[in-house]
Amino acid sequence: MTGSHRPPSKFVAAISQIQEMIKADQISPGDKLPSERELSERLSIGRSSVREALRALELLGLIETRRGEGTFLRDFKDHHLVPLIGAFIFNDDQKKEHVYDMKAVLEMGCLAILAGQPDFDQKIIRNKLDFHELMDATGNSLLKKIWLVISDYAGSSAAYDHDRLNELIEGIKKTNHS
Amino acid sequence: MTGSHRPPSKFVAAISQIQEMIKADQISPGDKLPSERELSERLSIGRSSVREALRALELLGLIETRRGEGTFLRDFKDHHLVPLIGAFIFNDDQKKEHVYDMKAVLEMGCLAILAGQPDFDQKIIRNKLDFHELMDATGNSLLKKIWLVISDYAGSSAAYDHDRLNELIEGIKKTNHS
DNA sequence: GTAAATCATGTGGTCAGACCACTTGAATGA
DNA sequence: TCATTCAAGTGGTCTGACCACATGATTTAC
Repeated sequence: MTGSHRPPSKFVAAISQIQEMIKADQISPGDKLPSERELSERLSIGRSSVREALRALELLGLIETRRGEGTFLRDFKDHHLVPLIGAFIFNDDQKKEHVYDMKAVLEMGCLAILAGQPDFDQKIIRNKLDFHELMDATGNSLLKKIWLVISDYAGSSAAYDHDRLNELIEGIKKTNHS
Repeated sequence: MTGSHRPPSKFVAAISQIQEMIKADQISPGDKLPSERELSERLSIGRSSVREALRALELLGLIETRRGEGTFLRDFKDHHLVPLIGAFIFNDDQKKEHVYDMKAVLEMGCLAILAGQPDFDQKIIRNKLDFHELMDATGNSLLKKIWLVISDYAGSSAAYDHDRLNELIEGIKKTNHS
């Protein structure tokens, strides 16, 4: 018996290899990847397997294909990848409450992160709880991406509970000064 | 002129159709999907396109394929797709910090939610900051799912800053009792 | 009769080759 | 010079062919 781990399927291997290739060849977002046929040759696998890998990556929003032109590495700096995680995660439970709470959690976290910065108060006041700005201020693009996704699902009801938020801010300050 | 919307590629269409089929035929997690060849016939598209769709779904962790047996609908429990996306996230920037912070945000949020519950202290103590338990305690499955995903990325370094967490807990309590 | 070996069938995994549709840019013509 | 045409490259799709593997029925040996 022994694990006898069957080697990963070609298409999974292809995904890894393509990733490596991107790194090795220093392909940047927007750049063109080798053609499917060339990838097929370089990786010594059939074009169909290459395609299966590329299609999967495309579905993940990591690459973009343009017929007649080629395959391009996508710039996922602008939330392309997270929505997918979102759609996936949301698939079965659409509990609105959960989404709302989730949003609140992220916003609270945003404030908590900012609390560690010197001009915390000014930021809060200046931006008047505009989390688009505040999220940017944290410098954490992942946090912002996920927040954007959640906000999308939460809708723009934006019925902020300012009292609650102010409480949180107070609490954070205390925590910070302790 | 005009959008001249190119119809979605077959494999994208296949994904939708397969998902509809799953719904229509009431295929539950664990059940077997029609074979690739049958899908090819029923959807009137080539097997390669069917495979591209299935491979993508597999990468997303929505289905599972077993050679010689068939393709099976998967339960969301195993978020097996995530490591892959992670590889790409990290490949780009050094976003590890972001992920780590993100995790902290979620855990803090978890505690904040629990803080509203009567037996807050007991729970914390009883579970000794085992967030698997604590996340469940919130009843917010969305929060937990995302946390699971993020935790996966964050790796098991698990170098928890307990002092920091304790501070947070204190802050939350204060906030709560204000 | 029972247990083991064999075989047929069905399934995913992979490949190669063939077209098609589309884009681009060079070659050609007016 | 500018418009047309054409060749080459690329993704999109299909088909048919194998292979590797799993399963269950069939056959065989005991």
